[in-house]
Amino acid sequence: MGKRKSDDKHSDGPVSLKTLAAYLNLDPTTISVVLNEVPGRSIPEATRERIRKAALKFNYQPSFLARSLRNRRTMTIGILVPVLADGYHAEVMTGIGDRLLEENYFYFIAHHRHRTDLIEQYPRMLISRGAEGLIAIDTNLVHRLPLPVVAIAGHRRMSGVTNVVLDHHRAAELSLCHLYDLGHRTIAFMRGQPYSSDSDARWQGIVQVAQDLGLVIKPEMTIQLEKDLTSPELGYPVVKQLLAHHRSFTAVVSFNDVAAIGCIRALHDSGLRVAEDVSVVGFDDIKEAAFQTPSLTTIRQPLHQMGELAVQLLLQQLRPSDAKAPPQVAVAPELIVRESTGPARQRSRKTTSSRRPVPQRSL
Amino acid sequence: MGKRKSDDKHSDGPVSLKTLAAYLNLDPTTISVVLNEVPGRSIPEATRERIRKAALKFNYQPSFLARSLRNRRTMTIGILVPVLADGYHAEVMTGIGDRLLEENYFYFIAHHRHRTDLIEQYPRMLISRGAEGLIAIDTNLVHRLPLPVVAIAGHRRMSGVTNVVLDHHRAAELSLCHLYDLGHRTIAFMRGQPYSSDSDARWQGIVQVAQDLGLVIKPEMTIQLEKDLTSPELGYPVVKQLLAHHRSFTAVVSFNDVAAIGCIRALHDSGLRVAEDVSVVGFDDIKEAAFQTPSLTTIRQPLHQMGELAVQLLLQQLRPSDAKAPPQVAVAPELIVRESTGPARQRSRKTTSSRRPVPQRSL
DNA sequence: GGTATCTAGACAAACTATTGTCTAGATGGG
DNA sequence: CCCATCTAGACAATAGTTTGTCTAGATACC
Repeated sequence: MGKRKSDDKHSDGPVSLKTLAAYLNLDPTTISVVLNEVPGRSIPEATRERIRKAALKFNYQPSFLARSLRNRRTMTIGILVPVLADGYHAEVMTGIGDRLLEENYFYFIAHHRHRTDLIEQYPRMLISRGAEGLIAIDTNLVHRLPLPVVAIAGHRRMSGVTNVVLDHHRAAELSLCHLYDLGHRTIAFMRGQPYSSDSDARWQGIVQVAQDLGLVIKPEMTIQLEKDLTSPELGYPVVKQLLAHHRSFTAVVSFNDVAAIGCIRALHDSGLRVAEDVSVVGFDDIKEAAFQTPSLTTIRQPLHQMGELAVQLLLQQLRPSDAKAPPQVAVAPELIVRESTGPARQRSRKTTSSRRPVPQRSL
Repeated sequence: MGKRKSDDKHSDGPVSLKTLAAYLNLDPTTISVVLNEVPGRSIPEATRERIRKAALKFNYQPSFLARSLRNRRTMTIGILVPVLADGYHAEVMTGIGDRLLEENYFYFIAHHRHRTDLIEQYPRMLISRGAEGLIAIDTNLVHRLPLPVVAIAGHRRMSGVTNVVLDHHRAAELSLCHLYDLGHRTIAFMRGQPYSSDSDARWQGIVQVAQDLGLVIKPEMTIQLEKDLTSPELGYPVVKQLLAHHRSFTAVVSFNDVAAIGCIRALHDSGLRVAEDVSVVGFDDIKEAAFQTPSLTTIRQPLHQMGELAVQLLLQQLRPSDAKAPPQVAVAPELIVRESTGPARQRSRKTTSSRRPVPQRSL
């Protein structure tokens, strides 16, 4: 199409404004002004057209580096996450990524594996790389950071940090009332790992709702997760061990779906039928939950939506707006009933049909 | 500790070389030279110490932007991936991320959802952002790119691109010989989605090995996956539909573990017992495979290792080295036998014990 | 015709860090 | 004492872009 032979090959790397300027016999300024459509500059349409044509022809792409340096805008945010390969985190990241790319932002991801030194180091690295804001997923930030931060599943209140959290009290209501209504009175519980940022809030929710319902949480039937695993192995040995000592419970409230899958396997391997003998409730509703055998009754977190929400909250702070970021935004959980829960065995049917106490915040 | 009152608060954002220079009454050059330990410059140790102290005190972090602009090194690579929330991709990304952070590189991730416009657009965006190299996971690149690329599960040979692939012939041998030895002769197969870059190679492996073993691949028992899903839903309806018409097969070779999980669920819902009635072999060995009920017999891909390998190959190209990048590097699959496979029902036992034909490349 | 206004751009500075070159003063040798 | 060398840094240029200011020439007005 072009008139020159060397049209296709500009093998000397990407063209700069300067190159283009030399070619057009214009000042780089003029070109920048035209391509960015800066208002209030008088450049005749003929020249504008000439510039646009040349830019297209040479496939001119402004250097993000130079532009960012000059404008102090990088259109980049940093994401802090414990691990990449995990249903929960991946789903949240997808929400974040979808929304971010939509808004012409890019992101750096750093995964810290719960190592405190990395949790401290990575934010600094992300910042020095030009991140304008940070989204921390399931990560307990220690220091106050000099830029806007949104923490998903963050519970510590810090100035400049917006926490996106699930309503854990409501979540506990949903799972415990479901079990209560099915007649379960002796229930085993799982507490999340100490470093998992939802662990405490989720446990508090359970403790409160259990009390409201008159359910007793027995310490010997409470499993404290410790291992840093994203596979069902997380829940397998601990439930196996629990079963070695106690068999009187009729239901297990698992910390998350992954652990619930391991739990189900452990029950199965111990000769117990899930749902018939022991009901299992998960948490998160990861993709796999619906296709387990038996499929998992669980508390759904709107993970994708939480990711999107985090982006929205962060960008809102990045834009020169008057609205201050709220310290916390809560999203609602949802009970998904599937096959892993059923009526409690052994205990009298009467209990089942008895009206349950009304929790403080009604169902 | 410090002598000044304003020690802790340098609220005016990160300090630049210039600020530091003003504070020290030195030229920025001198500071840069000292902090980077540029050889061949005569700066007395006393001054050097003074500079290092001040840098520490003000927590000076060189601007990556400015540095990258000047040095034409960004220490950043771009990752192209179809989706974030998927066991296979996440595991590979973890391998990549681990290795990259170890090497002081950061990465941009862009997920394209198999949309061809994005597959074309994202590489450009990543490049203009300063990515020095690209790793494409399960992504069919169309154009030749002006920078080093490593494609994981890439099969098209392109100059400048190194493909990291699984030995799919070997993989087919492992799964088919396993089934053959268990007496399976009538087997249903699943072909991956056309856009999944491993689909063809994996299918070719199966076709060849089946032929060597004298197994017939019946078109009516071949499922062609179409849907773009990362959940077991991928394998559920298609197997359900297959079962509506044919029930004579004794085994299913699934395209991947996720589809296998859906397949198992479909068999279960159709009243068939997995392993006893129908054996199922998966592919990938994602984290969940071991904890399904029944646990999944599958072909393990060394996903984490493939990610690490990709980084290694890419960085090798980035470093000014003499070694040219190979066009392809193959990694070995591994058969993991679990509960989802068992001896074939109905057909004569005799077949089972009969010696199977030796495939071209021996087991 | 002379002054005011407008047009079409050029010019310089800034963002931050790095590299190559240069100089003022100090030291050393003969 | 004078020239050569060395020391300790400064200075300028560069990377690629954007923004604010300025000017030469053209046009308009009275």
